[in-house]
Amino acid sequence: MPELPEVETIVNDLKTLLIGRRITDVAVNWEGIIAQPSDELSQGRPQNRKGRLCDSSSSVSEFKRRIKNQRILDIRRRGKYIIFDLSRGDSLLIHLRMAGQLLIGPCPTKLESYTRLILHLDNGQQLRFADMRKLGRVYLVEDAEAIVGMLGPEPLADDFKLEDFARILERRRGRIKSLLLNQRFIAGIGNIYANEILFAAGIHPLRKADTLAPAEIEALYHAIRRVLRRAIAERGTTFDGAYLDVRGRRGQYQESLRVLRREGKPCPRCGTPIVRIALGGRGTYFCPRCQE
DNA sequence: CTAAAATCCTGGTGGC
DNA sequence: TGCCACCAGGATTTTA
Repeated sequence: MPELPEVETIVNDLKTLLIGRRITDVAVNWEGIIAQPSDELSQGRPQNRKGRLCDSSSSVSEFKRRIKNQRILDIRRRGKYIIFDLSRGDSLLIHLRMAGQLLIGPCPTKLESYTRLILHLDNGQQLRFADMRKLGRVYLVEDAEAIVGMLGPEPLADDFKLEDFARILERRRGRIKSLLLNQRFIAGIGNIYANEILFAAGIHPLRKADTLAPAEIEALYHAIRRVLRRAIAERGTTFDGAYLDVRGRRGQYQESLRVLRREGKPCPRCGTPIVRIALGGRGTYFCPRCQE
């Protein structure tokens, strides 16, 4: 499941491969991959997805028309979004969600039928967006901030200091794990790294944010940065082949996981069996002795 | 305000 | 062997 470290790895690879390339053509194999302007950002108005059938074809042709012949000026990451800045000043954003994969080069046969979007490039290469579960989306917008503007701070930014973390934590009273998963609170952390970060910090996932002592806030801040940096160095976490980089290679951080999907196995620090609970429908793993 | 459930999705798995 | 419930979880929206 691509989170910050996986998306960072993808973006770094794409940069060396695609910056300066011109998009010569677009193939949309499944129209739902293209986010409608009202899909996100809509303030409360319920959108029925079936209702888009009436105007989806025009949106798709509009999408193709706008993107064709644009050059890729830059590729960057914001939270879990991949942002392509294009030559006419607009941006293409890709969110992989649960199962999305970006691939350059030969397509593994397994992914062929799941390819939802193909960008053809002026050097003959293709960038393919495969997504078995159809949860991923692409956005073509005048200003990327329209999509990523509501995200919380980047945890690895140089100017994201302990004081900044302590400040956004003020007056937050929810459970700390839910907060780490909230992209408006802090950007880029998903279920894998939320579990590992809380273990590294020695904090119980159900702790309320406003009960954290200053020393715990500091431990959490450093755990966030340490775990994410290490995971980037390991090129992300691959479970069941779910995440692969743009060349189809696996990450290595699964070897470093301490609690995730280790229910009943001994805590690597104290030997107590790891406990699994459900929090908001998500698997939540922790050591009942090391995390209080 | 927080929190849980529903929604979108499909492949894999375990029970019967 | 087949059928079914359920799990995996990112993000948003709805409901309590």
